[in-house]
Amino acid sequence: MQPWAQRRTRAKRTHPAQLSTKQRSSSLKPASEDPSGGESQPGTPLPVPGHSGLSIQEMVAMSVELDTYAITKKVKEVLTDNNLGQRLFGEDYPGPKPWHKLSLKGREPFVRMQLWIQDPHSVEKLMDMKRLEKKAYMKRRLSSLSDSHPVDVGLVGQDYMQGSQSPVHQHLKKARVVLGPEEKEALKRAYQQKPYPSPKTIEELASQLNLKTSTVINWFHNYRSRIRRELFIEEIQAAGGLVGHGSEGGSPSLRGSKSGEGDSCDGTESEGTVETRQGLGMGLEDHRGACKDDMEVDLTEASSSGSASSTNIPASGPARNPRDNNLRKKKAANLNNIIHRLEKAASKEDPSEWEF
DNA sequence: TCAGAGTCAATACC
DNA sequence: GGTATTGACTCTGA
Repeated sequence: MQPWAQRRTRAKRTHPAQLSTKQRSSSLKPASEDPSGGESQPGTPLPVPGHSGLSIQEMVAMSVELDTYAITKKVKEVLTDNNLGQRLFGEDYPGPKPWHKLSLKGREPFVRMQLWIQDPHSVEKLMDMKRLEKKAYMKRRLSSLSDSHPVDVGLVGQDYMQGSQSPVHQHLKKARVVLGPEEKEALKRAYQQKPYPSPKTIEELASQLNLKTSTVINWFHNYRSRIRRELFIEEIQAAGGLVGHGSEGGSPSLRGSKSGEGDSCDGTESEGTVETRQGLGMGLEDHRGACKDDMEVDLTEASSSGSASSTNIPASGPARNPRDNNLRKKKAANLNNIIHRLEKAASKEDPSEWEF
């Protein structure tokens, strides 16, 4: 990410195609054309290289002082307004420094950006690039799919990509993987022990469960995301409803946690977690150290029931039903993982050693 | 390269 | 048929 870039909320992201005609007409062009561009308007307009016959280098040498901050800000605005990624925009632009501190070489990107801002077709060009990239991606997927599925075996269900209406695409439909209850349970147990498994663990999980590694990766991504969302919703509800709900006398995790115990990442390691090696016969190991390394992951039922009871946050409790109880276990594992990382970070004096 | 956020769409369930 | 669940994906930032 470039220094001038900021996070933006995807929910608010609006594709130009979704804008009104008026909005489109104002957004599908560089911001410099916007008469209200006012205060952040970058400095003196530059001659366009193609039109002026000057090279970038010549322009750099000739150009008057540019407001580097305003230019980078303006570029970012235009990209954001038009739903264009910075990766597309370009190369590795340096963080804005005052013009007089920049070398000729250092000034060059800003001259380029200035030109880009001035170019009325800059956004369209980027949009075209975006389309081409998407096309290329489709092509790659298409060839990889036809490699793995010479015939239409397994290609049922949805159109792989939305909007792909060509006959070829209609044929290339990807089967949805539906995980069985045992697989899900195993993955959940693995998650309870280690919400962030290493590639090695993922591979082992995949082979043990007879799944693709990408499926396992996706599952962990989705599961973390959904657990987090549930937690968030729950917290919102708790904050808006019962004050102090669920944490009477302070957080149980903070009261009961002790990072030294078991040296587990999520605090779920307990007796029976490592020792038991049955069921799926998991013996997943990775000794790359500390929290980021892989603890052995046990997928057996025994450890699953045991892990919850040993979490820093009591995962079992007066849940209304088994499903609630499961949810509590999941959330406890997630929270304990976060807590453990924070504690670990806090115990290190040198901030450079902090791991998050 | 990885993880988070958001989204799509197949599937399951009522 | 409507809704919920969930695997897969894109885009983005770090």
